[in-house]
Amino acid sequence: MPRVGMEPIRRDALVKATIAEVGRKGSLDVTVSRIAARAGVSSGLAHHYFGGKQDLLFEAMRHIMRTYGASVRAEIATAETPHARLEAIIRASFGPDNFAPEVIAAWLSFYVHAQSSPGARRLLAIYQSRLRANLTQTLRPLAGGRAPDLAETLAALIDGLYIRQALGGTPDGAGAAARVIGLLGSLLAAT
Amino acid sequence: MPRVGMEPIRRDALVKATIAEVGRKGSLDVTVSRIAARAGVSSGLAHHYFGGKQDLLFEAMRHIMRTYGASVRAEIATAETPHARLEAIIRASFGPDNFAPEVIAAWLSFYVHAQSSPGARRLLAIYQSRLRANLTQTLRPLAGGRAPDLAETLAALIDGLYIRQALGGTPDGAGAAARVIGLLGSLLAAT
DNA sequence: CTATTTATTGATTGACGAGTCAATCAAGAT
DNA sequence: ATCTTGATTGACTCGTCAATCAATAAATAG
Repeated sequence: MPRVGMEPIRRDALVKATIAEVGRKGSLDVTVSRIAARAGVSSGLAHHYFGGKQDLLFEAMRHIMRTYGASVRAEIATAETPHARLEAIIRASFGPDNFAPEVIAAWLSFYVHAQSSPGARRLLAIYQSRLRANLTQTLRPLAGGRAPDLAETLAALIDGLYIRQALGGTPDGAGAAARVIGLLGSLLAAT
Repeated sequence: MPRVGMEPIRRDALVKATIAEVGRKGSLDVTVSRIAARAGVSSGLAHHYFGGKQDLLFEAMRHIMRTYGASVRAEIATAETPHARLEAIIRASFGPDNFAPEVIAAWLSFYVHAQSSPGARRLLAIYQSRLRANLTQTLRPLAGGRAPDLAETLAALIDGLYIRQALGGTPDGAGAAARVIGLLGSLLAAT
């Protein structure tokens, strides 16, 4: 029983179903039919709206990235000092929207996919640069010339905690954030 | 022209070809035929010696892990003090045998695969525990009760540098090792 | 009241790839 | 000389899936 104006609803449902399926399986090796079934539609419709599996996967990746970006912006908005701003970025990175098992597993799958897909690689690069710039800029008043180096270390630690969480059980976002913040303290204390 | 006693040679060639193919593609989505071709044999022979694709992939993963373990042991053997031992572990992690583009990409693919394959997960868990135990034990005389926590941070940073390198170009093992060692210094300096 | 557009399905096609198998060939063994 | 065992190939089978397509149905436009 076709209703007009379904496109945005279907697209959204399919993107979310893609993240869920990829996240549960921990691999991009999921069938369009399964994704469509989870979204409550037929496989044909998924192709109708997205063109092909690659496009659907790409949109799902974009959705994860956009959600992450939004989290960071939301947290940063409430921070006044540079130190608070750093903590905001870190807390956002491990907030419940991003640091959830399915999302982590999907993120990792897309990350690996970026090795062989130029589009995915570009998308990832954009968000990595943005994070680096954010961290560097905020670290500048606190660490001066060491800012770029510290930013790199923080970013690597965040990625490391993500990839480790992908194999672990229930995520401990607060613990992970505390670890990065603690490290930040040590790094700023050192000359 | 069949020669007797080929099994170990073929097995080794196939395992190495698997790592190369997986590493180049950045994905486990490689055909047995391609792997076999790279090893200079037919696909049938790969099945003959390994049973199936899964087994071949597993052996390739095991090979990467074993190589890593051997590197660590070799580096540690030359270290006298706890601090030197820590540096040895870190240097081994970023040594040329392990921190090479194909190996990094293959490692990451296997890491992701461990999310859905119990066997791969077990294998990875073994090496992760071993690294953690190694780091903790060596950190104990330097950091006391903070040792387990610091070990976790170091391990996460190492993984983070690996995953980041998977997308980067030419690996800079020395730079990565210096970063971890520098971090270690800051962490030990802080109370 | 037609015509067009949008939504939707599921059957079908075509490609690809893992795994199997029978056949072949060379080395030792008896 | 014959037998057995290990090495090796490539054709074939079978299942899976992405993508296509024709058919259908509702909504809306003319």
